[in-house]
Amino acid sequence: MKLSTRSRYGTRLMLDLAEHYLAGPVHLSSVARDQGISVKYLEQIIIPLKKANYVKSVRGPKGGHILAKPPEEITIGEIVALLEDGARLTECADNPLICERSPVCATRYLWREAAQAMFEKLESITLADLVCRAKAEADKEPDHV
Amino acid sequence: MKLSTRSRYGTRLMLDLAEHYLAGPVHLSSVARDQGISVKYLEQIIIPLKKANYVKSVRGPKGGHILAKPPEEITIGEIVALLEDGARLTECADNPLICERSPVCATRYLWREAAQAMFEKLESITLADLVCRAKAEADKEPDHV
DNA sequence: GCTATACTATACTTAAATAATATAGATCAA
DNA sequence: TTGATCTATATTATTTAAGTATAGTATAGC
Repeated sequence: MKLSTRSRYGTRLMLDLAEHYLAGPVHLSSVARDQGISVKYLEQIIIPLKKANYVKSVRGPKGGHILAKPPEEITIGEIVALLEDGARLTECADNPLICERSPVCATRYLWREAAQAMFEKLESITLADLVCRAKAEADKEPDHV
Repeated sequence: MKLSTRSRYGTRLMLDLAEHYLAGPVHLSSVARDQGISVKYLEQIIIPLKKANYVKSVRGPKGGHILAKPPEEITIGEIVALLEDGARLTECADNPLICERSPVCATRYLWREAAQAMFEKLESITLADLVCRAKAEADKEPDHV
């Protein structure tokens, strides 16, 4: 039940785009450098984010990727739900038919409640919040002492 | 980020033991039958539960497994944390040293908060609560119409 | 003490998902 | 029209999950 690199890297990618939102499109190669993730893998992760209209791309020289809406309007919960397989911890959560025990399964509700608690938390935090936090982190821990 | 069968089956195993708590030890073979899980796999899952003293075993004829303490004193959160790899969603949550980015990583806290929200929920529910729920489920959905 | 019944420990196998890389191609601003 | 950039698809390697098999060890009760 660990978070996959897909949603962890995806969140860092979105954070990076959020930090550069006002400055315009960012190359994935620059995100790759900053975040220590391969360009190829980022290209793969960004696809669903574009399809879901969180990110748009600008082609040609001076192109790159940019958030499709302001960082205030995108929550971490949305990103994680998109990159993991929905806002849930089990298949049966929204699709009881996949398991014949669903009608009498007391544990099924547990997993729904746990997922709900977790995603409510993540949905309460926006990319803009995260940018603030990152800034605070950077101030606390300067590169040079 | 799906829950593994390990913690899902483990929870159902514990629920089964809780339901029979007053009646004495239960054979894993009977749990296996009731829950539709192989005995061999249950034997594997029960090991950490015994080591952590949630379950004790009675050997010999008429033996089996029984909760080491009343269902009221065991929470689902404890079970899941034991069978998954701790009450967390990422390695870095309690062990920042495994990732060099930890000191400047704004996302690390996200995953800690999400895990906390989730496990707080699960820790608020005991096996006794789950037994009640299961009973209510069974009443709602009778075998024969 | 014997023995059937049960739990215990470890090793192995298979299948699936994750994580990443590679190749070839399509777009479009300048 | 060129070259920087994004796009799509295929492939591979690694890890983890899930389950099975084998060979035990312990003990209650006769």
